[in-house]
Amino acid sequence: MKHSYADYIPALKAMSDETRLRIIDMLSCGEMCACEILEEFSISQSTLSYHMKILSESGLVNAVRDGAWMRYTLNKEKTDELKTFFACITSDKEDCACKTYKNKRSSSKCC
Amino acid sequence: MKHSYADYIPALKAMSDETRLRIIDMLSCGEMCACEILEEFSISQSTLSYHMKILSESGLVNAVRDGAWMRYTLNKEKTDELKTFFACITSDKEDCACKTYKNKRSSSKCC
DNA sequence: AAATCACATTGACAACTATCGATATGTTCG
DNA sequence: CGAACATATCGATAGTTGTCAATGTGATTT
Repeated sequence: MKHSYADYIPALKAMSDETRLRIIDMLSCGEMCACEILEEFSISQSTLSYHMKILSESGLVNAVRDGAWMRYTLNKEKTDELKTFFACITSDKEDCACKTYKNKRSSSKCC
Repeated sequence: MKHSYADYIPALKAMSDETRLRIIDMLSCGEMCACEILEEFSISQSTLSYHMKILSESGLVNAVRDGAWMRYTLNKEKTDELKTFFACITSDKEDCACKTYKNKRSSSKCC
């Protein structure tokens, strides 16, 4: 399975911020709306909106408008995809790019 | 198991860059030295050194000096830890902070 | 000891990020 | 319709990031 590293960068960037990580955790048990999330932080409403946009655009979080509210849920497909990707790049595998380096290495000494 | 979100930020930040993601993938099949890694990129030596420092300090990568060379390997303990953390914050769980929000919600309407 | 090789550090800089207050947009309710 | 509420966008700003060339440091070789 071919994956492009760049495809995962937005989700990984989205996860590399403590506020957003906490939001992901909050959403792991179910749906929450923006104002509920906001209550748990001491950040401004505009800042939360900024973070929610990053989370939505990364695909990690589904955003659905419900009247005046926004309802957020975790996108399990995306988190599973990310899990798979992470498992893939951190484990030895047959079709891995690094096999090329290994072959190179076996035929010539390091550096 | 209590986890502090902040503990995982350095590793997640380290992973949210395409160059570093490729390096992690390269190391997933085994050890490589800096000059070998450098060959696969069109970046300067100082830039690679900068990235390797971020990867080492995040704990994702072990750096060992071997004479004039630096030998890098993936830290499987750390990647496993990150896998566990990721699984944890993306799945429903008993001791989760979001249970609090749920309780709040069930006793009062949203917002 | 001097030259060379492998890697790290520094200083500079452009690009990006997180944050806020202010303001705009869209929704609901009286 | 107009007020109040929920969220988004804008402009400003301080801090962070990725990059390079130049230089420093430590190891190896001659």
